[in-house]
Amino acid sequence: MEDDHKACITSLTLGLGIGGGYLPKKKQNVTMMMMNKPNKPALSLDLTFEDDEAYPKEAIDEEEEEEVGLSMSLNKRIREEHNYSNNKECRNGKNRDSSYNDGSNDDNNNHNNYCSRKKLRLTKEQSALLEENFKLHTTLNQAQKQALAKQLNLKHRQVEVWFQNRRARTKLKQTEVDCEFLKKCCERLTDENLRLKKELQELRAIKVGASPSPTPTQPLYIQLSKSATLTICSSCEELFKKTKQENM
DNA sequence: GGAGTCCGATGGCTTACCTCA
DNA sequence: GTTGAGGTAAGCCATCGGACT
Repeated sequence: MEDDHKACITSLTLGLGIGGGYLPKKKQNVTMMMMNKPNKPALSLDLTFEDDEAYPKEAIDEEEEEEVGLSMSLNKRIREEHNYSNNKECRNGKNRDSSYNDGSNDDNNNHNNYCSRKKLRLTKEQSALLEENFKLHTTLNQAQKQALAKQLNLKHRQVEVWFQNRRARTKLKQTEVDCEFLKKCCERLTDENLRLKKELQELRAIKVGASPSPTPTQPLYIQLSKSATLTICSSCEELFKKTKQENM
């Protein structure tokens, strides 16, 4: 009986592979293996019937939080160590594009003075064209960036940054959508879990009440299969069929 | 005018790729 | 031909901070 019960312990994990950090597509799988980092989902839901102690949730959460906390505090520490101050010093970017802040764009209503961090606001037309291009390609090559920059009367680096931010924010939005979806899944599965538990209890009650009781060697699924109105979920049904075949 | 949000910009980090000894 | 070191480019992430609501 105990074994039969254990066979019914159900756990469900939904994983969402988001936020694993950047890895170029080509080497993604290989690198993951080399780094010994399985593609750990950033968000996972775990539903179990009774065996929750096997996977203490707190342990996982603490691990995740520690990781995030470490990377965040490291960035801050580096910044503090180098005493970065936007007011005190001019940050000219990453020396990738020395022409970035050459001031040649000042007649474009942008007045890009990066030392005082005067913020560029893209015009509606510029934004629209960038959006249009983003729909076609979420990443651009050098030539495309140059061409678009020229077309928009912006710096190549500004187009690059816009695409970078756009990708990041699209990803964030998608994560939120996925998270919402998974929440709903979780709710549905919790309901289903509850329903199945109830059903199991009812079936147990029937079994206890039934006389004569089935032979103890008879597994529960065989006993249950005699129940004419039994409803089971598809995954249980698969398992049920498989086990039945194995026992034939 | 203070709080919240948006978004352009930045520095750090990682990886791929190339060159050269 | 192979290998390891060093340099560079490009992308992502976390964060900042000005502008706007």
